[in-house]
Amino acid sequence: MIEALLERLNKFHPLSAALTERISSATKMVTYQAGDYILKEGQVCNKACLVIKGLARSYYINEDKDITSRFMDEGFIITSWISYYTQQPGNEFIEALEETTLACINYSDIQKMYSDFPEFNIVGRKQAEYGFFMAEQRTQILRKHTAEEKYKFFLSNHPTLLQRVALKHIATYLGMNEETLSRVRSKFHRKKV
Amino acid sequence: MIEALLERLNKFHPLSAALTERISSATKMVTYQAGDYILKEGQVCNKACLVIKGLARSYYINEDKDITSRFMDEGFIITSWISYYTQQPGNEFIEALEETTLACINYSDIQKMYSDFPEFNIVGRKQAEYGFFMAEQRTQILRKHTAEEKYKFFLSNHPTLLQRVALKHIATYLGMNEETLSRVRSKFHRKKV
DNA sequence: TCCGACTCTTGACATTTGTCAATGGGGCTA
DNA sequence: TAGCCCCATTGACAAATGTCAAGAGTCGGA
Repeated sequence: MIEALLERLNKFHPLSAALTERISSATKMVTYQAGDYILKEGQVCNKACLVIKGLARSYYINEDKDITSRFMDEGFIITSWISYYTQQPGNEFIEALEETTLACINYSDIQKMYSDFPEFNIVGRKQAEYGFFMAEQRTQILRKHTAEEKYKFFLSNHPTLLQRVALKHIATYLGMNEETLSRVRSKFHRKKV
Repeated sequence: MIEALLERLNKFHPLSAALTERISSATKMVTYQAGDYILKEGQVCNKACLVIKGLARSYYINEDKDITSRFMDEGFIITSWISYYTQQPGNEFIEALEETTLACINYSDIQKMYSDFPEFNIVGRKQAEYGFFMAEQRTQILRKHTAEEKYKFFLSNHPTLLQRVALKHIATYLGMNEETLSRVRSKFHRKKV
């Protein structure tokens, strides 16, 4: 299973044998059941994990409401970015939505790899650039004005998630409430027929 | 003026003398007048620039509407991230709002520095992480439901920008229209008195 | 100085979205 | 199977926001 992680990192930059060995020994495989917490609010996010199999969502609480911030399925990196970056307690929860297997490396191990293997910074840089790229895309969805535009954008960007995620979570991800999403969907699908 | 750039990068990671020299020779200072375009839609963003003095905004066109995506003032890095990262033509315009002086390095020079000076990847990684962090914050504003919440969030995050930016641009940045922002402001300021 | 362009504000009204409440269906367990 | 919980949908109504139009203020150029 670690092969999936190595392959992913290799795509960013070819890994030397020594670095490959180091990554392999630092990586811990963890499996969460649907409903388990991978991270809770108030904790420092001290790891970064590749999703090998399964699906998770991150969310935060704003005025008693649960707001979904990201969905992370196979091939995505799970981390609570603000907390990971600052190493301060964050406001995000991360929850497994399905049985989810992760390949995880500790923050401190990652930092040691950065200093012991300078080329690992290339991998880290490219991963951060990619994450930034995705964050920009998420932001563009939310500046769209109507609920229908947002839903269409979601459909085209995440065609498979619709089947796997509760609609109420998609609604908060898109910055609208559950009923509005439901109405958009029924209107939208009537149109198509 | 290049000192400001070197100081900024030094904060991410101490730069060797050789790297400092290389950065200095690769950096070009450019000054734009208010209203000038730093980048246009359809161009590949082939540079990254530190704002030494001034203010710029990036925006894109969505259904004939001009949507502001970021404001970049002193100390911020200007680049059209998606286009820079993919090296494909992007959909963003970047426009100087005031007379703006930039310290710019070409994409290809940056890539050469990554390979010639491995430790420069540390700088690049930290810069990308920081950019990611900022993007997450921008996204959280937009998931707030009411216009007033968004405006208050903007005020607390960007207290100085209000004086320097046209309100219509702040409105599109917050995903609302100009009139709504105007009403929120008059209601909000009445409350405070 | 005057004019025009632009920005911001305000009003009236239409549309969209949120809120609250009720309903039905699916899946789970006793 | 019955009962329960959770999810999604729908209706009625309230609240927020968008649209269109008008007008006041500012600034710069002719």
